[in-house]
Amino acid sequence: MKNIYSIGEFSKITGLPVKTLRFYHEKGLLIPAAIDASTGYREYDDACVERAKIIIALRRLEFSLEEISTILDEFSDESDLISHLRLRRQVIADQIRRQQDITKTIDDLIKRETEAKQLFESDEFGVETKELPAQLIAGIRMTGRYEDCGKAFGTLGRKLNRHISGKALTLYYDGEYKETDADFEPAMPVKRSLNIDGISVRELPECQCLTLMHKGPYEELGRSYRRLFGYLRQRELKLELPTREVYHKGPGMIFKGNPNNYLTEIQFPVTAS
Amino acid sequence: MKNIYSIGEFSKITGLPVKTLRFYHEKGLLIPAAIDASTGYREYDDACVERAKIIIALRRLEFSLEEISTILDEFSDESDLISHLRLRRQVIADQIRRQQDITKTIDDLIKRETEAKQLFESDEFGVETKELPAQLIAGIRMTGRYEDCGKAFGTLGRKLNRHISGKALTLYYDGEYKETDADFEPAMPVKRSLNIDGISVRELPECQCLTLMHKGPYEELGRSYRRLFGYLRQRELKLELPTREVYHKGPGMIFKGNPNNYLTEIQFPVTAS
DNA sequence: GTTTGACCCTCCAGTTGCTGGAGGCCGGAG
DNA sequence: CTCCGGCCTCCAGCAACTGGAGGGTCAAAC
Repeated sequence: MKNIYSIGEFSKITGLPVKTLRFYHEKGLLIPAAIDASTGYREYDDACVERAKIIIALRRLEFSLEEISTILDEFSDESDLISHLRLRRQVIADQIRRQQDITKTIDDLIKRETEAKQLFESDEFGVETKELPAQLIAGIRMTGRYEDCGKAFGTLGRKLNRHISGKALTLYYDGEYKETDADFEPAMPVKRSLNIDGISVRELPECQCLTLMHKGPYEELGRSYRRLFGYLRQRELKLELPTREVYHKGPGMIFKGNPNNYLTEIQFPVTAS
Repeated sequence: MKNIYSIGEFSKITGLPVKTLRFYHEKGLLIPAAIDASTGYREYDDACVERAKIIIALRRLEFSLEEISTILDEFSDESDLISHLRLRRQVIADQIRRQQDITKTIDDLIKRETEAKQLFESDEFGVETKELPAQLIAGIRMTGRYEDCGKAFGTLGRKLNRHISGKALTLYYDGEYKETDADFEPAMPVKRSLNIDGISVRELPECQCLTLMHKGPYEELGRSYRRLFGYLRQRELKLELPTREVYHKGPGMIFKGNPNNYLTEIQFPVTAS
């Protein structure tokens, strides 16, 4: 007994939309058993059902129609397509890796923003004393103008990429403000020690320090520095270089953002004098 | 000082191909600063470079051009697009899950085929004695014809899906061959106990058994069964029901394959009589 | 006998994010 | 004078469909 099905019936059997069946016919992937000469109606049979099942199974593995065509032309057993499967597996593994990278980047962005928002909404900031833990960092020490650190952070971001484990910071080796010959080091916290050209990776020792959160554009950092120096003199503490700036919120990976919302933590390592 | 760049220069600066820049212009995503009225040449400036950088960053996160358009229209800080990021994250997480499913399926297929191939290439098979470990299975007991077990395996595959942990098997509760009223149970090994309508999940106890690997189509199983029964009589062992058939290679998820290559292991639980 | 409604046909356009090519303009170098 | 490089526009095509227009076919109801 030979069953024949109209395209609508066949669609219900296979679960493939009618449009798709016509498309597969046009592509030569799934050709009806016959075509009624007078009406032009497609007629499918049970062999087509089998073929459709194979197509569906391979489509679920996200093979392209082209690949499915060759597979159907050349093979009749699963052991024949092991190499195809391996290839496919590889491609999908790559996609997964790429997407995991994206997920991580997005998570970092979200985390950074929510943390910054919380900080921002907390009360006004004052000078505080903090015990900073030791921290592994990767930095690029340079002399020149402060504006150049943007490029350095770009380099660090590109080269360290997935190894970054915290917020960007800059170390300042001068005890004072310098316009042109400043000695400073843009840096990123990292998880593991790395060996990368032009980047120094080392541990920042733990230390006692004064910190002050600065809210607003970098041009106004002077005000916060003055507050810290005042505090320092009052308590008769001794400043240890380098000082640090930690960027809780600054120009982001995507937008420059509004400088009035920037949040920068200034850290002054100190010892009793 | 206002820099202006031709499309070629701009392409080098941003890394976006000229064609793409023209396309983005057409889409209204990245409109040149000016267009020379006489030549029609596009002229880009530094603001365009900034915008292009944002576009590139968002493209890396696989936002669609449409989404990027709205983001650029509406936002100027990363904290504004947190909801967009969350959405995107969700979408990507779904994709990853789907792809991991595919990877698993492919791995299973490859493993199954390579194992079957090894088995197949080993020497001729004889009756062996084996200690079968206890095994958790999910089965559908039924009476009828043997051919109906195909459907049952389909159901099992769909409903158990990712819980399946081994090769399909059938339990036979009759001590003899029956055409129509056979009492048997298609089943799948599973990892954990499950509660699914119409499927019985339970542990098959460990047992001592005779096994014989049958190579070829199911129609010829009788030959192997006779061998086993002969062995049984010779050793004066007692057969315990149900007997089992384990399908090392049969009609696959994709192809029916060649029945001459089918591999079926027949297992006869026995006790000393 | 006709009309209704379901079903089928073909052909064309649109989706996304580009890529490639044809055909043509313009300015400078050999 | 021709060639090359850079720019322009417009059209086609990729993958895998989806949607719609416009029209023929079939079975049953009125």
